[in-house]
Amino acid sequence: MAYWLFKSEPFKWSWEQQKEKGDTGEEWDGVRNYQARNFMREMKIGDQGFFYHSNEGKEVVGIVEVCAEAHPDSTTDDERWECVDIKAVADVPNPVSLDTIKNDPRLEEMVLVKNSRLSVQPVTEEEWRIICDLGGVKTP
DNA sequence: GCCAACGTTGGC
DNA sequence: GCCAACGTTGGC
Repeated sequence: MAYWLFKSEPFKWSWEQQKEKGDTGEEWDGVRNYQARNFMREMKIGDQGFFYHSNEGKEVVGIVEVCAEAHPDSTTDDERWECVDIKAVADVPNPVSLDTIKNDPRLEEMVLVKNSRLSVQPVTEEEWRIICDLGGVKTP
């Protein structure tokens, strides 16, 4: 099981919109970055991810799950770009802000801190646990 | 709204 | 294959 972080500007695609899609999920399309695409290719069904609001909010607001592995991005004819489908799983009761993450020495190595521009990122199991803890997410 | 950091493009 | 110019992202 791997962990990821999906970043989106709420104006473009928000957590609320993601939740409306329910269990069907929705394509995480529009990614035009090789690094991000490569991470999506590594994803497996059932992988968990954080949903992060950039620009507005700048906080982890939800938990998502990969429900379809990488396939061609339907928003372009360009064969280079692929995407996965993700579905909303749970809210983060206490959204974890970028500020909180930056101020926690245990999280200073996070990609979110070191390479803030990457829109799809890997998250380590330890980082996952810490952020779930900070956010009040109940983990089994 | 500004600007730093990063990625991509294209001329050589 | 290098690097300058340009475009985009995202924090502030």
